[in-house]
Amino acid sequence: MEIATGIRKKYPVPMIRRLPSYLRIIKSYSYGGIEYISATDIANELGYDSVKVRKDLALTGVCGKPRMGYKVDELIRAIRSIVGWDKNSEAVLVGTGCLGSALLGFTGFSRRGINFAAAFDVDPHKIGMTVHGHTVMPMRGMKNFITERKIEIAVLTVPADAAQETVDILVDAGIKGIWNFSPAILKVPARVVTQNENLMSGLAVFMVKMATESV
Amino acid sequence: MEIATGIRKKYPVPMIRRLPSYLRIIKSYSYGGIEYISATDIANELGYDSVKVRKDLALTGVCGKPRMGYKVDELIRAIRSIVGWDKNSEAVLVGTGCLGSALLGFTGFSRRGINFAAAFDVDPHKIGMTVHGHTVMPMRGMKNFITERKIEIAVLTVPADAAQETVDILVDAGIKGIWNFSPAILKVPARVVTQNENLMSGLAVFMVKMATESV
DNA sequence: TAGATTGTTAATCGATTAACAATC
DNA sequence: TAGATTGTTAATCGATTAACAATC
Repeated sequence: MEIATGIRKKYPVPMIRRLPSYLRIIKSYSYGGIEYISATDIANELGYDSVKVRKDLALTGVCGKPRMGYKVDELIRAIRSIVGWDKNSEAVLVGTGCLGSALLGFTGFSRRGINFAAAFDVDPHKIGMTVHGHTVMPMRGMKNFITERKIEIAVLTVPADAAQETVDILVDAGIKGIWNFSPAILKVPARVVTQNENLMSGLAVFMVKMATESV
Repeated sequence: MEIATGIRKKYPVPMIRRLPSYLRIIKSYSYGGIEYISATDIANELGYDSVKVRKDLALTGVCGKPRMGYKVDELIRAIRSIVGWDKNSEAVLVGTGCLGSALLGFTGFSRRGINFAAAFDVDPHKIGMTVHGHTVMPMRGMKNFITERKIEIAVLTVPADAAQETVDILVDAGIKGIWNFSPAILKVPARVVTQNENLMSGLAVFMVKMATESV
């Protein structure tokens, strides 16, 4: 069950993207006091093919029992371990605009082990304000804060034209990963992980679907 | 150049997801007064393989000139047409929590032809409040509003446990597509398009990347 | 012309789906 | 036992990448 020391499995990205949905359903079974869940159960809830789910679950390393399914709490533990939601890490949020504020107020992060240690903004008017319990701090102090507290994760919600200069500071401060909500493509050294969330990609797919559907 | 009547091309989803990034770069060339852009230019900006970009651009129907590249304004027009950002449509937003409010304040939608005709919420305390210029209206009036104004698009930012009941009202009102930001999987008739944005999928991929990188 | 670029055809890669044996 | 389910192996599908001819 535990991850072999040194060796780390390579999980397919599409599978990783599905894990949170699986987890959500498995947890609802857990809350309902149900001990076992089958790949078919999950597939039905999500409208997926059950073979796909079974293959994904196989990759988690959890073994199922024929006729029974998979042990709910084993799956929960395994998935949370893969996606790193079983341990706490501190993060900074940079850019307290609409989206940044929304993310600060989102309770889902702390439940997944991501805690905002600080929020930063350039706007002098925002400094000192409290956004969902987090005091906005001046960008000036960001580098030292990150370095001293050894923060590894930054959530980037600044406008596109401020993205790269902000990233340079983050990288300089020793950040390990940047979750980027700006549309800008970031230039970072190879050791720094970036993950781009592009809201507009989703909108594009949605609009194309709508157009094709209505033929 | 124009879309053949009746026949509509089927675009690959990964290609559609890349179009907004392409558009952003091409537009920056346009603002800079540059008339032509090559697939290599775009690929370099985004860190993509240039062949992939060229193939995507071929699918838009725009022809490039060897040694010159593609005409910037032709590409802009073609991409905007494919993703439906060249015409206006009205939308309602349901659920004015953190994320809903953030989306209401996001100027990018109107620039892409999506205009919020109204925002709805169940919370009586929120009714009448103005969020980024939009007055919050009671859920009670939503069905009639959508039907009368012939609104086709709904942006769903309600909590997971309220999602399905809200969707039932939307479907009943004749909505054509639902852009779903709740983690719930929606049950809708086949004629209704849904597009799920799952923030947690992105977080999962990010965390796995971080873990694999730091080996 | 030389060289940069487009555009097409073939090869590779990876994910999904199908088929089926194994298990309780 | 019968039947539902797991898990594995093979087949299919689609996207990316490679190779190369065509163009200006």
